[in-house]
Amino acid sequence: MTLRLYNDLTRKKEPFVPIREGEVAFYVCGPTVYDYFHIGNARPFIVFDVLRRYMEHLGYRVTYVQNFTDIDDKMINRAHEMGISVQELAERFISAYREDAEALGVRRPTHSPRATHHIDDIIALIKRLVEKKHAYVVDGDVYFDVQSFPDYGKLSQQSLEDLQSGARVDIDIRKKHPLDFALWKAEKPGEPSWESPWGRGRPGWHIECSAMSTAMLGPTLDIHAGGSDLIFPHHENEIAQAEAATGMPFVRYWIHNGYLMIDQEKMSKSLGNFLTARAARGKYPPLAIRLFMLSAHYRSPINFSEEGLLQAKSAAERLRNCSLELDEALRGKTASGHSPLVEEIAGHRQAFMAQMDDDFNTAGALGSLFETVRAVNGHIKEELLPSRAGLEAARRFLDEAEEVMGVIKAPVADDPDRERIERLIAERDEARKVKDFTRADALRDALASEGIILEDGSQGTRWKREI
RNA sequence: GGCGGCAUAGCCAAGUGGUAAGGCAGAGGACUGCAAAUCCUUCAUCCCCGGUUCGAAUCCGGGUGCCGCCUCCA
Repeated sequence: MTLRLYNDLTRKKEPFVPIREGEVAFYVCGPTVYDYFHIGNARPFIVFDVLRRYMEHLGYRVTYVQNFTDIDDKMINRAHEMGISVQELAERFISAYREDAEALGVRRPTHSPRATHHIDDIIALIKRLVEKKHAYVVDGDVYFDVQSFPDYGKLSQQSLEDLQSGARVDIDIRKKHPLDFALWKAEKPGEPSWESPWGRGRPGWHIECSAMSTAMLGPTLDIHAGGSDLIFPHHENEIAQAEAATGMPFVRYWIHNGYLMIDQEKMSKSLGNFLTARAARGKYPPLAIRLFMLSAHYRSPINFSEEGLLQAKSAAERLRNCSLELDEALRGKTASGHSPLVEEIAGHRQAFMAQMDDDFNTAGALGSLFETVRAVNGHIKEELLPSRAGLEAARRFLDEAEEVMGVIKAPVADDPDRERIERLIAERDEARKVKDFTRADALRDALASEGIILEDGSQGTRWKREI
């Protein structure tokens, strides 16, 4: 089986073939660090992190680059509002980003370049575009000349005319074409600026991604990903800038995730209908948030709702319970020799991989994972001793799935309250022995209110925390 | 106006020509002091109309409804 990905450039699923065998140059548009990111922004971060993990699992060496936009209009305005420098603002929200991303199980990118650390790369790229007559200078601003790039619109499948006719852009008479966009913006008083061949100024938004991605990954990337709302104009512009400058294809596979909706509307900062990732992870377990994001195909819209998150939470608990159950069974007595469970697990694992290979169908893959759960639970419940080989096969597959999706294990951390909890459980067991169920249930309820769940089994009482 | 997406059980959702995965919730049963967890059983003909086909949720045509991009936006 080979991995196939839907490529927005060709509008087809295509076998994934990297430029350099065994390696993947992968770029994802990162956040503008002027505020906390919301749960809609979190979708690409989580979903593409899983794609990265899956590719690593397949054995690819993935160089995963996700930028921080730390200079633009929003940064400047917010810094003014807050009475701090743009740089301070950036530092603050880069740390916030990292805390939230880590809490959501998103792995650190290989590189996290910041626009302000790559001004030289950006200037060099603009210079090249000016030299090649793909850009022109007006009063210290530099604009990209869209009419000089015949392929403009190839990603969004729109001609210049189409784009222009629906455009809601203010006409700027200094521009040759209304869709020409700023590569460099001349300095304004009170704004951060850098020296350049066109005078002091700062980079436009689109240029940073072209400059940093090619600087770190070479002229042609294997994968460039981001939200669908970036297709036009951001990614279209990135293509124009990079290809006009290098004359080489910029990206082989363009991948875009669907929106996160709320009340049938796209969640977005400007609509004000957002929930920050920070608030969301205070309200719902990260495992549930991840499972929720992976429960639909990455290109479909997904509706954020209380009910949806609670469903995901219950489902995540089922996965976690199975994993705990499996560990316990492995610590106990087991039978040697063959068991059909081994083959059954192998089948589910194969299905899981096939789903992931098919344009990264996480929802389908989760189906196989849950079928594994049922098989394992059923096997453990049987009267006979569970099969060592079967349990081990299951453990290996669950670990593998966990490595890729990160939806099974709750964060472990030794529980600081362990002694106290176990003392209370012992007390409850005493009460149960003498049939003082009122007292036993009161103790159980007290623990439950702290999020501690008790399970009475034939081997005694077990406890676990809510996920 | 241009471009694109979606419509599958109470809810979420996979499936894109061969007779409907999975999850959540519900019902019945097993287990339990009661729960919890778990297991077993049960729960849909795929928005509408027409067509192609031996056969369609899946293809084609026509509707209806919802969403998005064309401005900053993941």
